[in-house]
Amino acid sequence: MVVSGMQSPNGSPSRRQRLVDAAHDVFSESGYDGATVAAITARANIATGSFYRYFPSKQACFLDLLDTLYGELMRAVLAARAVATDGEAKLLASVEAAVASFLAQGPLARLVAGSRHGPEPAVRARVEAVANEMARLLAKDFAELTDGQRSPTEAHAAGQFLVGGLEKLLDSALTQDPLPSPGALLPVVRQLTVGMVVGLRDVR
Amino acid sequence: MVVSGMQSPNGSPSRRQRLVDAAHDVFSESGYDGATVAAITARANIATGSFYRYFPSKQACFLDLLDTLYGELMRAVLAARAVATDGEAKLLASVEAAVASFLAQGPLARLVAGSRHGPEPAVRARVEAVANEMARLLAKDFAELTDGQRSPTEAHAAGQFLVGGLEKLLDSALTQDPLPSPGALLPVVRQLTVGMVVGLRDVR
Amino acid sequence: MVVSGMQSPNGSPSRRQRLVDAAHDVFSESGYDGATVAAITARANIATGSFYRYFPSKQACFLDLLDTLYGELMRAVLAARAVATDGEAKLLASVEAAVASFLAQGPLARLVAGSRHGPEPAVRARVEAVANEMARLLAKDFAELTDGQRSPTEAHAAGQFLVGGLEKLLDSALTQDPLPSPGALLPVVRQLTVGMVVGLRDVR
Amino acid sequence: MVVSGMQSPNGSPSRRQRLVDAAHDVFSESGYDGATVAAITARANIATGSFYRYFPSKQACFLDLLDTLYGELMRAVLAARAVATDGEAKLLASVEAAVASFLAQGPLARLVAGSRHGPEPAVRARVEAVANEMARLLAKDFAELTDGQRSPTEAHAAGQFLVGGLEKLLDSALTQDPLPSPGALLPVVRQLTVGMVVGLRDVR
DNA sequence: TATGAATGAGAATTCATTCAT
DNA sequence: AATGAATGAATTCTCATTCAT
Repeated sequence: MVVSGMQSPNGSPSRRQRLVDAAHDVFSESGYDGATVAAITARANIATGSFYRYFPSKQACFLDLLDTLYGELMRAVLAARAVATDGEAKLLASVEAAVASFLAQGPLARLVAGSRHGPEPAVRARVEAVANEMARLLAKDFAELTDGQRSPTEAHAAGQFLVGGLEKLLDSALTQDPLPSPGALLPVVRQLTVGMVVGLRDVR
Repeated sequence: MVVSGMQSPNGSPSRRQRLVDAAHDVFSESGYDGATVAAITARANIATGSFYRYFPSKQACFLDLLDTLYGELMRAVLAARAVATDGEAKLLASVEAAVASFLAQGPLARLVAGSRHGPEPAVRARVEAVANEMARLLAKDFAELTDGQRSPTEAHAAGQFLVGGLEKLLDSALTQDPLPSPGALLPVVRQLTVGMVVGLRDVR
Repeated sequence: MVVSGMQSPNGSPSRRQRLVDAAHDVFSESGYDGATVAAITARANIATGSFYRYFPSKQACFLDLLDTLYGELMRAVLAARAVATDGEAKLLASVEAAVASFLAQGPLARLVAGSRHGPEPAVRARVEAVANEMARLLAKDFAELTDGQRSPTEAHAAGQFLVGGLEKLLDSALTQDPLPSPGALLPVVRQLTVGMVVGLRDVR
Repeated sequence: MVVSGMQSPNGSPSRRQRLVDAAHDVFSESGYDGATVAAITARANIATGSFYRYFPSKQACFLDLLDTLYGELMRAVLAARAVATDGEAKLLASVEAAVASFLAQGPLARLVAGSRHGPEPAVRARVEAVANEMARLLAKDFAELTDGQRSPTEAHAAGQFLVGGLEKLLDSALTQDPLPSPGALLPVVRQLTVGMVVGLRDVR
């Protein structure tokens, strides 16, 4: 279980935090639909009804979760990009930061991937937004590092492709127990990213 | 709506085909859980109960759909690979065939991706199997074309990465209306694939 | 399977008869509710819809069955009683005829017993009527053979008791495979019946 | 309606008890299949879903009911038998206790008898077990009181016969409104039981 | 007349959400 | 504020009955 965020003065996680952590776990394990409010509150050792003191609905809880995780992801990525100078460095920095953040956050990838096609339009929209934002960032880098030799469409596709590939890799990695360390995953990811860069630069 | 397969002599699609098409659409739009049998039958203009003359359960219907689509995909991929000589050619042939098959089949990617995290283990297992099979194939190609210079882990990761990237690209493409033609998508895909190849061969 | 009643000129049972036999079997095995029209027609090798050419409804079919079987039972019982002179003889004759008829007819007892509490009032009423008619007959015998020393209430109770005991015995017997012959069952039944008679005559 | 068991402090029956009573009534009136959860909850003035807070399924509810009633029956019977010395006394004590317990419990007999042929094997099995256990007890008494002069088969048949007769008598009695008092039923029952005893002892 | 696919009303069960305590 | 029992709408699946061929 992921325990993070605010705590009560006495050091035990606050009720809200317990709920958030439990929701993260349950959503990750069961997907948006499979997750029940009862399962979440049970995992958090909290009464069912108390869920609604913290979140107006199951959907809102999920969206909250998503926003938090997404926020941390973006913060990490933007921080990493800040010290990079050219497109390729920014790209690599982004990817590495994203992977590290994912692994640190827990099953975000599964959560994200697994909810893209759920029944609730609001959920779908938000999930897509997360991935799109990241893809847009990466597309910018691709455009920059190929020096405009690739059409915007191609750059955009490359961004999406990279996001999709990472999601898959992370989804698969997050299934394993114990979680692979960033150290195990990063070289491969870097490799593949650089590969894409080289390919886009040199081919044709 | 996808209309394909057998038709009544009079040219209108058979009841079963209407059901299959409707199921395809509804599952793609709403995901496995969001799709209701009622929605499927309504879309097919068929009574609720009739669904069960054609499929023993909602799950079986979905699995059927998956198997059909997956079957066509694999058939196309394997046929394309048959005429390729080296690893790179096989890789490109596979990817191109997959893209063409996806686009021809309709929203398979969404269907597949969107069901990987549903609550039903049987569904999850089958969906994973589809993606894994494809990833395994591509990993073999990566291993071959890098002449063993990459560890099996790296080759496997590359296979997964490629599958993930394609899924994402196709997922996004299949959202657009009208559907992009294979001609519009293929060059980018080829580009990205070759990029990965070059990167894996030359880098480090 | 019980095959009885009218046949086609060529010797094979008529469609209707096949249906009746199948209904008898299926109702006996599964009870009124558990029996489905589909199961009956499948067993009779007849199309579902054809059921309704012979019976207006599942309920009517069941009632028909009941009436037929009940008719044969009563015919046998009344015939046996006709040659008996006093109450005790009539009682024994009735009981013996009923047992023989039951065993000859197949699972009537189960059918009757098993439908007394089904959801359909019409069915319940008819089933009760069958048992009540028999109980009434036997009550008359009890009254006669005790020479009026037992109140009508007692005689009636004795009739019911005897019917209930027989039903149970037969229900249990009809569960066995192969069916016990009347020869195996009759002595016990006679014994118990005579016991009741002696008891009612002599006690107190 | 049967109202028994625990009550809220304020004197109105607890929700659970209302449900149990309603289930008892509805099952008795409509049989296992005819009874719907909706009917039960409606009778108990409780929402449909609340049923499942108390019972995991309709079947479990029925089985619970059966076990409770059967438990009380056996308790009463065994208590009555404990003070009896010979076979005949035990037989009579059992029968009297059973009748009293039935009448006190409400429509158990109907419930039991009416479910012997439903489509659910688990239900059938449990119902048979109840009647068989009682029959076995009585068969032992018959064997004892005839001093081994009757074969085990005959004793067993006598036990079944007695159970069947009682079921019928009680079924019929429980249909009447108002319920006959034990005082009205017991003499007849005793009479019939003693009759069976005398018959089995003296005849042939 | 026979067929069996089609129909649709209902049944059991689940679960997000509410609310009395 | 916290609790967890209660609610009832929604969902999957069954099956008696109808009807086009």
